[in-house]
Amino acid sequence: MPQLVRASGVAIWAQIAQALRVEIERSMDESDWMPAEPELAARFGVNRHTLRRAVDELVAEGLVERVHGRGTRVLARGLVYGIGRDTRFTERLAASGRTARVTLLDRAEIGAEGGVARRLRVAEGAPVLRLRTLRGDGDVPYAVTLHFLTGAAAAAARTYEGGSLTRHLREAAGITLDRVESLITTRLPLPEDALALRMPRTQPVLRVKGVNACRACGLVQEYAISQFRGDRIQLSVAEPGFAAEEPQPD
Amino acid sequence: MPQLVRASGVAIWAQIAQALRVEIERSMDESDWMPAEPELAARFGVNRHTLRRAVDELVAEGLVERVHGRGTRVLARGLVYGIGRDTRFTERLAASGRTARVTLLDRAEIGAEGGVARRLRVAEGAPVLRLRTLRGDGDVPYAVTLHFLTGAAAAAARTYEGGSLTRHLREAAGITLDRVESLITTRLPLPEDALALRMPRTQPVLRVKGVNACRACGLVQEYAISQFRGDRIQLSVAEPGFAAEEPQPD
DNA sequence: CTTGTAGAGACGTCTAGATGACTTAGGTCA
DNA sequence: TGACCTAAGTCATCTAGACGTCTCTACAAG
Repeated sequence: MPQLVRASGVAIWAQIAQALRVEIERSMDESDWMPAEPELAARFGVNRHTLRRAVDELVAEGLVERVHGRGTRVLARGLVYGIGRDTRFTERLAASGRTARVTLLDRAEIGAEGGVARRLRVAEGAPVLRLRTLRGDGDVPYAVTLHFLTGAAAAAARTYEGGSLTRHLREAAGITLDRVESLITTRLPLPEDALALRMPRTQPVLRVKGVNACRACGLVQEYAISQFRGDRIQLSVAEPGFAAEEPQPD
Repeated sequence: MPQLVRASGVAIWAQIAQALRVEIERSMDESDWMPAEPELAARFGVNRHTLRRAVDELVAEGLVERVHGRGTRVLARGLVYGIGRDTRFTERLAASGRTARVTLLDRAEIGAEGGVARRLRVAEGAPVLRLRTLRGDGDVPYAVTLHFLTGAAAAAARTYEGGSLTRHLREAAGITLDRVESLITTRLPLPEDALALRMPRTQPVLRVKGVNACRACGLVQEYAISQFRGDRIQLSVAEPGFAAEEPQPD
């Protein structure tokens, strides 16, 4: 264990945070539980408040996650999410050997407004199906998405209950959607989205607004607003012929 | 002042944070100084630690900024959306020439390491030219970029002094670079980047890692890491035939 | 007029202790 | 067997106090 140096210009908590980073990197795996706070405080010879200040830092960095009543867990590192014509999140993730999971959080019939109406090319107030889904790798959530659907895609999505939305639309109605445009921004998450993603509200999300059109008819039938955990996802925009990369730390 | 309710399921610090948000919104302006921590703690009848926990929240939201030895200051609001009209990738804006301004901050000859070497397809330690540039619309900075160049592009960039890098490479050496892949992440900015962008360190930046290859020869000759102000920039990824949108608030 | 220093005021860090809330495991009881 | 309950373990919050570091101002010294 590195020696802590007081009055060195570097706060004790910062030194502890660095020591913990190294330790996690060297000898811990995803979803491992860290030692309890009192134990770590004793090991470093500091007050529990000081130790918590160090762990606060790791939480803010997205390296670990606190779970009330259970402990502090090491989080998985990022993965690359490609943006291109095909937007089959579930199938792509499954192909990379991970266990993609899509959960339907909410379904509602609403009237299209503003940006939704404009992007779907429908009138203000026109009926639109809204789905809210949570996407994750096993138990680790990566993204929450609001889907706004119209036309045949909306009709087909009424029987959607979870899993791959792409597959459901294809099997239920023979519809294939292609990504037409993506707008990417970043921001700090809304409380409800931070909760669903089980992430700190201080860590930014990537916000991707995607317009998807039916391949056969060319009509825009889905507008999706996804919030990706910025610390776990890299979006990849690749030209054909160049493979998307593996996640990299820098 | 709102009454604080203990044991209500909402932490005291959260209630104080909300009270401060309202107060800032109603009666404070940009760059106003907040009352000092001991004074606020006394006003709310809580310990200074609890008060600080509340202010931590506002700092994380980018609403205020602490200055050691001076106080806590209210930050500018309001220019979050709809600032940049053209939000395509940097070279497109620079190529359009309009109000885009590119300033050369730094130039250095370095040895390629890790991700830089891998993406440029050169050996570890191979000589690479590194440029650091600041891009802005008039006086308003919106991105800071690290360029890593090799081959003919590096040779041509040795005489670059500012302005459009794309144009310089074309006019000095007849080189045209095409974007091959972009990796997009988000994070909180490094202190040096926040300084250059004149933004708070609590607001996220969009980090775009771009691999650019020479159109004529197909060789990768530039790797660029750009940090865009997340609150001023939307990235657009569009299929041919669909025009990029104007920035939208939702 | 310039320089230097002391002090006040502000945020930053650390310690110490107490209590509350949540989760899990294991035992009790029907 | 199954439901319930209790206890232990863990993170969350709050209080109290002390000292460090940084910035600015005022005033004294040169």
